[in-house]
Amino acid sequence: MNAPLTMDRLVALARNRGFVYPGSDIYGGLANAWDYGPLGVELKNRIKQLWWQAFVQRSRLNVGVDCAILMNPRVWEASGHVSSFSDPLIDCRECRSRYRADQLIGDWNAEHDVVQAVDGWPNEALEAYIAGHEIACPKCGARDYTPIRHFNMMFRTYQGVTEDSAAEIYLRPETAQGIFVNFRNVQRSTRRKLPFGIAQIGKSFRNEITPGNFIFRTREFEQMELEFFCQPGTNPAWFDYWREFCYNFLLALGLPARDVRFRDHTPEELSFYSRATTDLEYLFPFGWGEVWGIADRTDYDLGRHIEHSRQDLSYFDPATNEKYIPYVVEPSLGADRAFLAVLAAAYDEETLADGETRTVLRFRPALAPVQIAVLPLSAKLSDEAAAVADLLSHDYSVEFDDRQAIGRRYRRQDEIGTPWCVTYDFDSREDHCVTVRDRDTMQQERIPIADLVAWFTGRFDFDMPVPALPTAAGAVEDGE
RNA sequence: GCAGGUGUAGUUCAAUGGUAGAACAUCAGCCUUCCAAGCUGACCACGUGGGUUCGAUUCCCAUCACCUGCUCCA
Repeated sequence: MNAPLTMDRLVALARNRGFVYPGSDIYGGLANAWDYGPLGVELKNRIKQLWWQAFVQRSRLNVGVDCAILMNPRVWEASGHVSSFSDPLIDCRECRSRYRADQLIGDWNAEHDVVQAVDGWPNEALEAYIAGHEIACPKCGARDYTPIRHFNMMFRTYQGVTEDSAAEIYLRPETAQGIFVNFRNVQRSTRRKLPFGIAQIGKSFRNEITPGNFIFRTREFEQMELEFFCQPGTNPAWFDYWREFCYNFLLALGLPARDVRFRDHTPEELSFYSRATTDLEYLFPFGWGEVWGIADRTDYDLGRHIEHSRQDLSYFDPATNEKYIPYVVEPSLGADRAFLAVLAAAYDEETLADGETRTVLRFRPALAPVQIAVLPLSAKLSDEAAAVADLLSHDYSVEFDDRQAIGRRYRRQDEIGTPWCVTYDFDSREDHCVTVRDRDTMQQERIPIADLVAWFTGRFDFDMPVPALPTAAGAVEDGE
């Protein structure tokens, strides 16, 4: 192997080849905003399609929705985002360090063996506590703080023409709530019995204090979420099921098993609503980072919406004649993070026999933005080669390129991860065959043009092992 | 938001108080015809705004943007 991949090189390749550009580029950019280019949108779309295929089309358990980004602000009160999706920030006037007030107190308490939870305290109480206990700045020792300011991570905007608080609404910070508020609609209109899931792909917005690492953490991002509703008590079995399902999906995307790991949240770091959470992490060039969060949310979300909307969102189970609030298992994946992981995993710099290095993106064929490149050996063969490209472009995304030397064109295709190059040469006129070059081995195979379509059939398929359905506790209804 | 750093072709780097040069890349032509070949040519840059100066890409100030770190990450 060569030197480890750095983010710099990955970003450079992404820009250079048209996967991802800096947002608002000609105006000097906008921090941490990125635009997907021609190849990037293909790759991202394929990831999303494969996810949809695995979680919705091929699954008898799940259905899909596509909900509005703008929602009634009461949704975010119910979900807890208005009150707890914000942090009480406090600055030391002396050394200008910034802290979360509750953490500052928590650390001080731990150090002085004081047991005192301050979660949910109002600002005044936090400020009073800090002042009363003479908690000093851990960095410089000063006790001169600014007042607490709240930083809510939801983007705010106004609906309608007046900018008063009555018209203030939020851009959704997660796609999940659109699913929860539609639980009853979907359950009724599709006549679903539990267990079943509702999937959604869509943009979410969070005003992160510290975005960074290319497209890993941005303020606008795309989520692929499943909310899986099940009978209370069956949730641990379903949690395990989706855990394994998601892991299999990541490996099927081409992430090597050695670079993927589970990380269970410790009790302290668990969100207040969650019984258990596991992250699936990938070893990015900058270190391990969360790609997928799988959370057992119990009945928290539906319960909150029942409380706030005063609508009955409980489920009547005809099998047991019981009425209950479904429990929810939520596997939630970042599309942009999946994209970054796939790109990083595919990136390879290979040293050839002649000492030259070759940059190759070793995408799984099902993910490759360009599936087949058709290249005439010489520009004199362009017309005949173009006919071959037309033949294939009916079924595949094909790039035709007749410029410059053939070797250079192969390398260009390697660098964007095209799995196969079809080359029309001077013999092709006589024998009506072309060569098919394999991206990874660089080996060529001579194939009759008439057999080309058949030769490619099945080579772009996507397969992943699906775990056995949980059988415990009557978890699965068969024969849907 | 704070601290530090950086701004010159698409990229990586030069030089200079008298408005910039190369390599690679890109494009075109010739040649070649299976793995980034060669030759010729073309295109393309001093982030923005002030100040000092006869003259600023160069010095000063401001601003903007980006990078790194910290706080944060449902």
